Amino acid sequence: MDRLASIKSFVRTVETGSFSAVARELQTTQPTISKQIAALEDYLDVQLLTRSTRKLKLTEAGEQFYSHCQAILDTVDAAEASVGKRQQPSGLLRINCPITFGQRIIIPRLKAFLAQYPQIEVDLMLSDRIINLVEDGVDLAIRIGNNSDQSLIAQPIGTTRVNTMAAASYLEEHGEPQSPQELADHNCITYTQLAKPNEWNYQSKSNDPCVVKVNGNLKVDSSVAICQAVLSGLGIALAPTWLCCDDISQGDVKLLFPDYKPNLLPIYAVYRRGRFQPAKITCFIEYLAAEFKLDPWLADESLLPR
Amino acid sequence: MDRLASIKSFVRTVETGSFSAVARELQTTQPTISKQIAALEDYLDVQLLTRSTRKLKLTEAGEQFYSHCQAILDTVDAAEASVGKRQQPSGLLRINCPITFGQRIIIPRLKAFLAQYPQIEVDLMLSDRIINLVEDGVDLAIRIGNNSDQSLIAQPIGTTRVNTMAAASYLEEHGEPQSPQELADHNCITYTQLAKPNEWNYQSKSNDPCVVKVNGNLKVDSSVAICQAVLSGLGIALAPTWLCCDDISQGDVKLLFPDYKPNLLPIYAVYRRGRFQPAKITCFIEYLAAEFKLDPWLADESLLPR
DNA sequence: TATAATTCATTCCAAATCAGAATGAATCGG
DNA sequence: CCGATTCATTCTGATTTGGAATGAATTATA
Repeated sequence: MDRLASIKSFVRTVETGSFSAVARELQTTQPTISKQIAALEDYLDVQLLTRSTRKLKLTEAGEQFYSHCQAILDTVDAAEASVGKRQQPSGLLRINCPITFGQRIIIPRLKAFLAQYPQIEVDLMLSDRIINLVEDGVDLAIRIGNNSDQSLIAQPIGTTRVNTMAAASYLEEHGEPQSPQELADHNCITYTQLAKPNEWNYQSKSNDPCVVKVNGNLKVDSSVAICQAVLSGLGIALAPTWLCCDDISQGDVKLLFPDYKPNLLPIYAVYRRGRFQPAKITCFIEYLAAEFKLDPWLADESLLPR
Repeated sequence: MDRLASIKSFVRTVETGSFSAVARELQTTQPTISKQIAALEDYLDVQLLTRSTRKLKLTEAGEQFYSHCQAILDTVDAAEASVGKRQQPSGLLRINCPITFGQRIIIPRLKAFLAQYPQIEVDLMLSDRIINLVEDGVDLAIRIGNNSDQSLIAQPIGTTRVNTMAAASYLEEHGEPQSPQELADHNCITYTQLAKPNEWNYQSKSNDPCVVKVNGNLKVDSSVAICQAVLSGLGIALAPTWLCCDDISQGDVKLLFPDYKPNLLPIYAVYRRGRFQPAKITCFIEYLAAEFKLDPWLADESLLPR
């Protein structure tokens, strides 16, 4: 029996609560995991998990053992990373990020990254739902806006600017509002995921915050849809500039209210705390941070030309 | 490949400097160790050892890796010890101690110990030479007198009393000296392992230290021989009382100079520092310490009836 | 200097192990 | 009550493993 492999399987089993899930994650089959853990129990001469046909539960001994396991895997990782070829980042890198951000920002940058680090493989998991890094076995998540989970480290790597925007075609047809207050006379596309989708906040460059109530005939719950809707000229939206950055550059979409500050949201690279940091993770974060610094749509505000 | 097994083999290889030695220690064959380490190198993609047909040498990477390995094994040991049946002491316990001490003191006590801990196996290695615990893969050594190696922990578990003694038959034939000074007229058996075999130190109960020069027609380099020589009535010897304790009790051997304090030497249990302490080691030390406390020949001076 | 002994690498073979497919039983959700 | 999912078990084929044998190199010994 390979105790290390068993321990790894055990750890992931505890974290996912399922042999099958671990099997999928480790690219093997459920009987393999089942037998590995049985062998580990046999070796330790103690039961680690109580199994019902559908649920797993840690025994007291299992809890005891689990509390040591992360340390074992970390120590081994550190030892292996300290020598040879493994100093070169390698392995499978599981990334999670919001769907549209992945499509627009991450995927176009993956090719160069993978070319730079030929020994890394990426498994990109797109979801707008906030996932649990531990349960889903994700190495790294990209999150926009503040993060609450204290068991995670959130490293800022860029800034999202949220602006009011509309298609040039829409503005031609309906006229361009000159101040947020005029939005009341326009069709505004609202994002139902927000706490108050119909209240848009503004702050003029002279520092007067104000809230504007908006309305419109289109509410959506995905940023993909916002983008599509704006492009189709369906109305005015408040959205991250990177969502339509190409169209803005080409003049198809126009940013409104240049005299108002954009809302700024930090972009974070989020990863597990207290864990040995594989090189594959840190080098991807560094790559992204460098990329974002060069991209005027994502760079930190302070670095932008005024 | 079982990485943990390979790491263990690697660690022992570094410490012994030989595949064959490790193979003997781990009860396997040399090709097995050779292949394990080759597999580990293959896995890490780096050479750990440079091999000539007869010598092994750590590479830089090997040194790097080795510096992490003890931590790995310790973490794993701690994890395994924290659960289940393994809390009960078990496994192979390698003990080293001086030859006569082993024969007279340790072996007679092993039976009860092994009966108390049926899952422990003992490998007792007797040698008067001071061995290297690490190199020889010894868990625990019993040493008499002070220990110098700072990488080892020496825990006092008893006291050796060194007394002047002779067989009753010898005393009948040659008369019994009444003070150390009279030893000049007797045949004294000297122990050549000491720095000054012919100088015996005495301290009367009124605290006057003195040195006596002795001579005789028998010099020996082993404590077994001293014991035999005394019993055969060959002469007077300065020796640990436990060496002939049965004969002393039976009156065949007599302790001289009751008005002088015996020289006291501490008996230490010596084990490796900074390492996770397997239960098998600590329980043997505790067992011995308890046994010695009950044995008037070995108990600590302060506990003895005056 | 020659011989014996020890060391490590390699090869080969038998035995053990392991991974995966198939199957079955239990449970959960609808 | 049915379909889907979960875990355990069994079986089989493939892989891996461990040990004996061998050979080359080196050291110790005579």
